[in-house]
Amino acid sequence: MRISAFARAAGTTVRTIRYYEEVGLLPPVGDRAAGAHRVYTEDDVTRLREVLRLRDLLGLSLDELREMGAAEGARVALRSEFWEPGTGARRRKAILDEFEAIVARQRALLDRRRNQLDELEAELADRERRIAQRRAEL
Amino acid sequence: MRISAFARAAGTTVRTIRYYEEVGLLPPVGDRAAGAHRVYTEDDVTRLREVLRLRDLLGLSLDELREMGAAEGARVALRSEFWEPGTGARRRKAILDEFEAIVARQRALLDRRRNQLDELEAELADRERRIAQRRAEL
DNA sequence: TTGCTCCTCACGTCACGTGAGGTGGC
DNA sequence: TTGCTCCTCACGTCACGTGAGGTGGC
Repeated sequence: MRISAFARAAGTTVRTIRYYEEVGLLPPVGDRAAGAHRVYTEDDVTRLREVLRLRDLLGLSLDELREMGAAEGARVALRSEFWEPGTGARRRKAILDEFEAIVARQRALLDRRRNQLDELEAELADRERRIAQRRAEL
Repeated sequence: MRISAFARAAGTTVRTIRYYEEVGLLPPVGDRAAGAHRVYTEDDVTRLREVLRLRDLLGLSLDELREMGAAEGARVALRSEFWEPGTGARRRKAILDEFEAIVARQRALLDRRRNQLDELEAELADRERRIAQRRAEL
């Protein structure tokens, strides 16, 4: 699929995709002749949606997303290294540890976010209650 | 309290406060001589924290926050109009309707956000499960 | 061949960050 | 009087938006 279909499928803009590639958050589309069209797969959609979700829901900057290992280059590289026949059990375990640490950090941020949402919800409920009370007083 | 204490109390920066005043999201501090210090109250802290929370948790732009009626000038003006003795019951009801509509919009955004967090959590749980499985296979 | 989509600059914008240089209050 | 905090420009930055002008594939 080409870039505009890719952007629509992932729920973002063409410009954002080119920008993410420029700053290294998305890997450059493999061996593309200068000026040639970028081509993407369904897997790319899944991965980009994931990155966008972390950005929007956890409020992470692009730098933080890169540190998080959300950078697709790094993730894909680790994943394929894991599956290479030459990779020993010790190295495989280290890779799993790294993935697990990333998931744990994301979960910690998510839990904080959820608590903040709970607080906001409590306040909205409180406001609704006060409005209803004023209304009853009229 | 002065601006740096205000910024600390509200959980933001001095620059952000001055910027919000500049773009009209915070009301200019009343009758301040050119170059004089800005002075804030505890109530200002409460209101600014609220604005920051909507910005961070719901991902609203400053324009959207203004439209939301989160702009402190508009909110405070409506609230004091409500309590003025000269305000009739019909007008009071209209003000309550407006506040209620704002709360309803915020709740709708909050619910969407919570659903998205649930989706993200499900995916994190799934990833943890897959990592545990790979680990067991080693 | 003709649209349509893509490409690369490159400048604009939003929401601030970060000094530069100067003034005000305990 | 001396620090410390505040003030106002004003330029920098991050994460894109938005054309300008040109090329590529069905």
